[in-house]
Amino acid sequence: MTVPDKPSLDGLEGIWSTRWEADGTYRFDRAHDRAEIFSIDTPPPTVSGSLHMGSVFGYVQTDTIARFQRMRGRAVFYPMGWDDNGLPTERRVQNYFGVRCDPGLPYDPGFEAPSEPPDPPRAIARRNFVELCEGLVVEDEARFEELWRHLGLSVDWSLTYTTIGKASQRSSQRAFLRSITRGEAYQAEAPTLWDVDFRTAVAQAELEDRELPGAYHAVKFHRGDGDAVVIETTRPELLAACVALVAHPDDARYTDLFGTPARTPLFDVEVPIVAHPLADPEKGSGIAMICTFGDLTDVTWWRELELPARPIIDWDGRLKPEPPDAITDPPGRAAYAELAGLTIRQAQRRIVELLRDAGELVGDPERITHAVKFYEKGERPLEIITTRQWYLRNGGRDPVLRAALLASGHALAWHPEHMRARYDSWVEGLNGDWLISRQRFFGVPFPIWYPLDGDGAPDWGAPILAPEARLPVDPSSDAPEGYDEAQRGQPRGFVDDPDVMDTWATSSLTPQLACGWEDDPDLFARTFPMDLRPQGPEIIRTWLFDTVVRAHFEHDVLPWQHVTINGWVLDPDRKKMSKSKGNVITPMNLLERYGSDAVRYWAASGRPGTDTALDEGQMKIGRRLAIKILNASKFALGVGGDVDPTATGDATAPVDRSLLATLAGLADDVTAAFADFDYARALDHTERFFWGFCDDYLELVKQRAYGAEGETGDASARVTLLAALETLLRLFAPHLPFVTEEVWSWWRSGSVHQAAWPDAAALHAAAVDGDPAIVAISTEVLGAVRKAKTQAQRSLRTEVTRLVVGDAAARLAALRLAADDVRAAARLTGELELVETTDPAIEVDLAPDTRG
RNA sequence: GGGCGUUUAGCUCAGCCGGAAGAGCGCCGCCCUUACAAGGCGGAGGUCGCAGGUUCGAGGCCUGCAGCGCCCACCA
Repeated sequence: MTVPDKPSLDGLEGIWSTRWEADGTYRFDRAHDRAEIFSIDTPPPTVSGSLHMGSVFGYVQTDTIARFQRMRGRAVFYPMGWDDNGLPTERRVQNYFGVRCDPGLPYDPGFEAPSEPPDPPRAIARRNFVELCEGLVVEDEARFEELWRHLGLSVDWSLTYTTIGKASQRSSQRAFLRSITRGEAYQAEAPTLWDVDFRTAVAQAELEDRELPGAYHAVKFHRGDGDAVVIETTRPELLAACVALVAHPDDARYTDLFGTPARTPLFDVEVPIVAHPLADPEKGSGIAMICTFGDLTDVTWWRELELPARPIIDWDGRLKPEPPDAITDPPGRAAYAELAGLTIRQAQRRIVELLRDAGELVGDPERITHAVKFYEKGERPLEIITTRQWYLRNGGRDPVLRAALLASGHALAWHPEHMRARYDSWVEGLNGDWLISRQRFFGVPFPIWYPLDGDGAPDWGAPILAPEARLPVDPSSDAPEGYDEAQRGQPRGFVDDPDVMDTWATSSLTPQLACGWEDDPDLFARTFPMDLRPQGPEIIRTWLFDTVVRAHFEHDVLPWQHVTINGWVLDPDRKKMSKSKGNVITPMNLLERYGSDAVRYWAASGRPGTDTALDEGQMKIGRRLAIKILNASKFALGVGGDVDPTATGDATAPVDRSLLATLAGLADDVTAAFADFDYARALDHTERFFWGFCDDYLELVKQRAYGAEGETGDASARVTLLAALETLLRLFAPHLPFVTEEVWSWWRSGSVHQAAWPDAAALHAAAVDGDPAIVAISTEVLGAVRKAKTQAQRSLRTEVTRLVVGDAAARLAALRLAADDVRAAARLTGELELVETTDPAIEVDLAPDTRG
């Protein structure tokens, strides 16, 4: 046994993380049955950025659960994944190197990244771009791994996967091909939400609303009789795309007009006036123009009323160069020419001028603020553009599937329970299938080609699928079966599908990726379906839901039994942390300042699913707790010597058995809390007990443990001290892995993290007939003595000349069993008088003050 | 508009099944106590958001309202 003279927390992270790696402490041992394994579907962090305290928060909470399950005897399957696939990485590479991807350029094998980012960015070939992405993510991943190791995550680093890696590409492509075969994936040309800056379609799950200033413009439409119908619109620039006017069927102001034509101002195009219940009589003038497409309601009207399409917005967010065919009137074509090529903002400004000059605008625009749909990573409002895309069914237009997925959500065990409501409201609100194709570059390509006819036109309806044995394929450089590369782009040849999959189309397969689906059937059988999915609340609609969908299709099973949803980290002003607010503190900085155990203490104090303020005060407390563990351990080991902590048969003194009984109760509580995934409650119980143990029990038995009362009592105190210490270290180990391992290493063999979780039943047995009341009343008396000394402004060493305790008979009997320890701890030199009374009171007489 | 959560000491938060309001920080005071002065001991400090109700008894239950946060929604 080697106890340092001056125990310290400094440097424990480096020492122990290195040791754990060398010893394989957290290595998954697959030689267990499924029931003995606990598998965790860890969220793969997005590596193209920096880790923030929000990540630390959630990952620590999960790690405590992993450690508990490991000590409880499960073989814990705890891999880390890196999410390096997708748009965030593209953006980082663009900024970092000053490049942009131009798929039209040929690959340059000798390309080297510019040393300084050029402005404007340099255009490079797709393959060069992807290579830059692949290079940069490797660096990022190394940095992330270092932080996670420093934080003490008990991940098995030999199991790491990446979402852009070959295995992930293979699984993503395989799952997609099977979904085509089963009819779950399909291609359609349809109006889709489109980000004009990223130039890609986006899915419903990636939308967010933002409040934006706008204005109602009252615009006159003309009727044959010379009257005008005034509509109000926030999007006057779409006037040329107008296909109809619509009002509510019951709106008396317009019932006479239904079925009659009107003509657009400026462009003089005839449009019908139609009725539809979605038109809101309360809004504006009660009659609206339907365009191709101003919002999703336009799409609904267009579809349900079977209206023509008249698109004018191009994929780059500018008005198309040529007007719709419907504009035939020369002045109308001239008006459109004023707008062609302008951005949407420019076009809006210009058309308002034209309308005003033509006298078609009624009054001044009325300023309003309204919610507008954005891509969550985007900068300009989304447009709706008709494009050909791949979709995966998700219940958005299939009530049977939707009901099945809702049932899946209910079969899952949610922690906390109420988070299920978010899943329900998302699934119930789905308004279409999942759009999985993206017009981007760094992602998993669709393993698809299209045959070209004699004129070189693709047959979209007859895609050529890659065979599973060839996966992963890159259709932009691999040729399909039965074709030669030379036939690419030639009549009767083929073209590749140029799109990549939505990053969630890969991430939704993390259970399959981690568990070795098809690649390692033995591992898969032992780990899938998984036990736990931990994640944040903001990706219930994406990651969680999509994963349920994929597992439903591919395996007809829930991908996991339990899901834990962590809370947000708020800054001390209770605002959500974000970079733009400049309130991000780097995790490594805090880890170095307070120590990993202290930061973990803060994270593990946050209740499951509860938003928690970033509170350095909590970290200070955590640090103090860790230091206290060092010092209390040093004391216990100093007096306990080489006593075997498992020899609890020597614990014969009633006070000691009392302590063991309380400790057994603690083990019950902590085990129950952890089994219910409530790591915070577990920590709270252990911590509370530990401080009481230090302040009261240690003081109570200190003299006896030093050997002041003969050998029997001495041995009883020592074994109890060490048994309690040993148990407390194990109870703290999931939360404070470094300090507990450090102390464990002073006197025990192996790692505390591979030690067995405390056995409450064994502790109850060791306590025999231990009565918790003995420690309780002794503590109370000791407290009263301290209070008397403190209030007299005397040292705690001051002798007590007389101590009178008035209480009920049963409590006095309990106290009598601890009388010697109480005397010693109180420094009582005179009488201890026990007086039976119904009015409890404690009276303390101190020795005279002999100070100056 | 619908839903979920939340509201307890100056601050950050506990409070399990309804049974005498808690912790830490901060503040004030004291104590060098042979584990710990980067410590220890003690003290002050609360109308448990508001209004009703159930109950012998409510911070926990019921109803309504309000503030805050979030989720969802076809927002011209």
